[in-house]
Amino acid sequence: MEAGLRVDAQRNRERVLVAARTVFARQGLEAGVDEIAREAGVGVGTLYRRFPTKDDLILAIVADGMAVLLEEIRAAAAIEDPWEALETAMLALAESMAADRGFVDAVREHLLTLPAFLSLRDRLLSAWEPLVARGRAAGVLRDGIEPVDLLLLARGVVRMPPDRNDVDPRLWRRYMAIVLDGLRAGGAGELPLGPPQPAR
Amino acid sequence: MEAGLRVDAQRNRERVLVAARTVFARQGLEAGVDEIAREAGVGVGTLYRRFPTKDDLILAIVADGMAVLLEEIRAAAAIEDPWEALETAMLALAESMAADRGFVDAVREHLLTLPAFLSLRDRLLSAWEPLVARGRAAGVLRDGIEPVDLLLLARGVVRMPPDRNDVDPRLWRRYMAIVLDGLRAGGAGELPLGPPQPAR
DNA sequence: GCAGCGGCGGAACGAGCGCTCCGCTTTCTC
DNA sequence: GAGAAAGCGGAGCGCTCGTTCCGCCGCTGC
Repeated sequence: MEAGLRVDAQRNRERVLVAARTVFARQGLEAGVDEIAREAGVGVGTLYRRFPTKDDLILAIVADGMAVLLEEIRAAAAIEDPWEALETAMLALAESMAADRGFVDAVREHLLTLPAFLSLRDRLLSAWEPLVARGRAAGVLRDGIEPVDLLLLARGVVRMPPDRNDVDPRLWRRYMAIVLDGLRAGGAGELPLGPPQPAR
Repeated sequence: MEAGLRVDAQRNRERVLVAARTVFARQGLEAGVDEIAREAGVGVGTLYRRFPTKDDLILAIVADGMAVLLEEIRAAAAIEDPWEALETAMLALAESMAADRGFVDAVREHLLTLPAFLSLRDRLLSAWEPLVARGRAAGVLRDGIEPVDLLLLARGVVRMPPDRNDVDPRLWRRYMAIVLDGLRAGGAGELPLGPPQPAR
């Protein structure tokens, strides 16, 4: 809801957002701007008046999805068992990427590199803090794991299955199970290297 | 060494291969054909006479790299301890992808989808068979793991770190340690779903 | 109901890609 | 050494993108 817009402009803005959400989810961020405009039933000019750059549009969409995801992570943090809380949050993060190809792309290409997306990334990492702290305190989470590690692990897991149509879209769960086992504190030795530094 | 070529053509063919290896390793498969030709000191026409398609060039390069990798995996298979053998092979696979961005791209976009690369993929998966069988028999490898799972896991792990210049290029080892622990047989439960079917 | 301005659509532009084409050069054969 | 054949370079084609531009349309406020 942007104030001061004519009613038709307001309506078109909304249509573009809906269309972008659909198309990005289906095809990832490489989807063409023309296709989004077609899906929205508007011209590309209209789209560009509201979102001067494709990245601006992506930011709007990703910010929306992020709000939902943050809520899920906060809900997971309310679970009593520290490990179950972590597991639930990891599955929510992975699920939101698996269900939305645009979100996966955004994590690698935008969240992790573009300054404009910095605050989104920070909010996501902050949401993980209490979960990680609690898991560490309870001795269920492997030593040395930081929120950013979980973000990178989840993204990597979601992208593991080949993206062919004949592959079960839930296959990432197979690999998530392996990673989650590897994340549990146990006989495992110390991890090599530290977590990556945040982008400047 | 292609027979029946004029000596200058032979020399240029070799130069193109060397240049392609360098450029693909540095920039991944999205690197432009023009850049390879420039690096090789030839025109694009020359390149295209020898390799009618960019994919033909990629195939030649990847086949070379694959030969080296297969040798390393076979060497790992000779290690007595079954788990150490698996671990060594996984590290070799990941290392060859980490050192060569073109190789990572090839695994996802070509090895796993294009029919022309089918025999390369089959050879890679076959090389894993004895390692996996031995690990299973010895009870050190988690139940249900297939060679293709290891390929997908290794590729996913290599791509986990953000690809920024200020990130330690060995960071993938951090995540590989987690995955390897998850792959060990242990108290862990059964994996959900089966391995993906091969591309038709 | 009308003036005027915000909004509209989509043709077109420029950059980047894989790839082709063709006039010229180099090598090979005898 | 000369003729033929093979090879060469790189301008340019056709395509796909993100983005811009501009003549027309239709809300809005009076």
